[in-house]
Amino acid sequence: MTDRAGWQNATLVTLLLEPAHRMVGELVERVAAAGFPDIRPSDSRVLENLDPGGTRLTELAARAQMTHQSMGELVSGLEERGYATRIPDPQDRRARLVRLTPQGRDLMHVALEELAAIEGRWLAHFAAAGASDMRAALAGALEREQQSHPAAEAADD
Amino acid sequence: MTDRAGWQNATLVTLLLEPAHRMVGELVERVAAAGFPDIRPSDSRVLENLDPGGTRLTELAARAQMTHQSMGELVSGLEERGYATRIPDPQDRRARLVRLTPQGRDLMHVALEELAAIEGRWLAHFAAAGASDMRAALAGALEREQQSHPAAEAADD
DNA sequence: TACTATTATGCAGGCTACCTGCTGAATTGT
DNA sequence: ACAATTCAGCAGGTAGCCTGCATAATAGTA
Repeated sequence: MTDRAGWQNATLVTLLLEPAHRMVGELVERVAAAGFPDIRPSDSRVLENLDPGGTRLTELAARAQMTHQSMGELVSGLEERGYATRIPDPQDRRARLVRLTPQGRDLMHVALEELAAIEGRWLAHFAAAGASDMRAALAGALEREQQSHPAAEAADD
Repeated sequence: MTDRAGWQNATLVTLLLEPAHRMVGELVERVAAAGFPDIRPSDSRVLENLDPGGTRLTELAARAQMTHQSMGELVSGLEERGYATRIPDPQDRRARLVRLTPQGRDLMHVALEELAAIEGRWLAHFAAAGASDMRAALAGALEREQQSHPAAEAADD
């Protein structure tokens, strides 16, 4: 119907976004099927930056490259659904540590397994299409970009 | 600050999204600097699917994989800012054709040039990092995925 | 003991980019 | 001529971000 020959004439941006969206969509589906139907794509912004012992909100926000306010909302969401808690930080009474609950750890276990399966399938697709190590290609390109283009981004250091 | 070694340990999804977001951000910046400060990322959802002679809303929506209502909003936005118009479709009085105005064509000219420059730089990064033809790798992987995973998506057969 | 600057968090409100549900007009097929 | 379909648009809602402002704890200085 779309009359376009395929993905050949799409922009590079679209070609990058499309696999990402499909992977996220499938992960959410699989995690829901495994007993966690209330998990949303944005939850990964928290989960993938959490340290085992707990992490401060501002640190989570910095890692995810977002404001602490937005990260606070995401954490509150996970908290309401029983996947995370905020405990006082013994090192600094201003701060709190965001930690997984037992239910949150169960979720992480399932999510990491499903993600590995999905990533594995796509990595094979990429390899078959000429990119033998897509992860290295993407990570390498990002590093080259940061060196050649000190541009934009966080003015944190 | 983020204490992570780099992009090595990020998920494949993040590695795909990060270059895409940077490319989009830079394109919007460059287009703004070239005299079009009111262009937003979502405008590309319309522009990249417009045929030279004009295109129907439902066709635009199908190509962009969104609802016609949402596409209608995007087109209205471009219309208000003077980049597009809706003219009656001579073939079908129910329909209208979305077309670029002269200002819209100026925008497209600039945007395509800037996009080519940005994509070129990234394609070089990817090649240097081991993916000699990233576009082919991404397009090929998407095709393989569609064959192996008839899954989800449009029921348009 | 203040006093100041900094850091950590949270609340209020706003914006973009999508969505579903519904209505109405024009077209097509019988 | 009439039902089913297609095209477009309006109303209202949601997710995921944002900025601005307020509050509490800490660290440094005097």
